[in-house]
Amino acid sequence: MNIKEASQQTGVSSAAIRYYEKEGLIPAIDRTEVGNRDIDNRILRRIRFVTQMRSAGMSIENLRRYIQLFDAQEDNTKEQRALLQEQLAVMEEKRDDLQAAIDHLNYKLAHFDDHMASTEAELRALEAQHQSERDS
Amino acid sequence: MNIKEASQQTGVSSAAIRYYEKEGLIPAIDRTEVGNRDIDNRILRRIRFVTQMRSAGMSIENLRRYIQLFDAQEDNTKEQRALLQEQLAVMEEKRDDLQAAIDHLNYKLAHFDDHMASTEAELRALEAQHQSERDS
DNA sequence: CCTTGCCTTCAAGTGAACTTTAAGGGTTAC
DNA sequence: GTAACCCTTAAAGTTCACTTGAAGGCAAGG
Repeated sequence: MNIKEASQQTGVSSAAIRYYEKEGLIPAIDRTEVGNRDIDNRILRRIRFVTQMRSAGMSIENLRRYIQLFDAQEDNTKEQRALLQEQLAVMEEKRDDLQAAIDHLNYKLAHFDDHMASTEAELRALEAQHQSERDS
Repeated sequence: MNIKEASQQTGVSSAAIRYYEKEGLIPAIDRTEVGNRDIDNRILRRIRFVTQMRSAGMSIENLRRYIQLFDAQEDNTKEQRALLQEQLAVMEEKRDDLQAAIDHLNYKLAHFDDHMASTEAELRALEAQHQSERDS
């Protein structure tokens, strides 16, 4: 499959696929006899994985470190494990922030039809709610 | 409280606080007689809220739209409700991507001490797992 | 043979979200 | 009075993650 088709299948631009390859986020792609990229399902899966992680907010730099670790043939060291755990902690915090924001929005939507003069009262109520969740 | 103290309390730089005010992400801040910002707890809460949403991946632009809606004194329209729901959908997708990535990492960590030549086998296993979650 | 449409590399450009710099003002401490 | 810190605005600079442009190659169609 050429890069155009890969782009259509993944929703990632051709230029971005080339960029991801250059940055080491996806493996080096095989070439045809004339030098064009020939993309297989393995690469497609990798592109989708990168998209997912990027959408989840992981930086290119951290993603590269993570993927190099994941691809490593050598023995896994304590250092590598620490990197994974560090990434995990960052992502869990992000997820929790996101969940809090989602709660916020859901609360707003639930009370959307009420007349509500006081935005501040709502904010305080939500904060109290999140606080008590954290306390428990 | 002056901007420096607010910066220390929130972990947001003074320049970023000014930027957020200029962009309408936090309300206009009261000034002292000489024109310096005088930041109260209400503003502090707003700064923390912005930080949380930004960390969760919401853009300045969407955050501004959301906050203006939230602060609106006027009647809430269908359009406003639609905006909230749109934001909610974006954030839920982000959260789910994040959760999938966290699962990925946890799987990797759980199998860290195993010898594992095949990274690809892992990727396939995870994808199958997520697929079955989606199917269920 | 030349246009269309794919591809290539490399370099420069872009938009978002800040950060840094410049130029200046007010208040307290020596 | 001048140095040390705080503050102000406006504008320019920086970083990230791409996007766009330039210049060219290969293959099919009219």
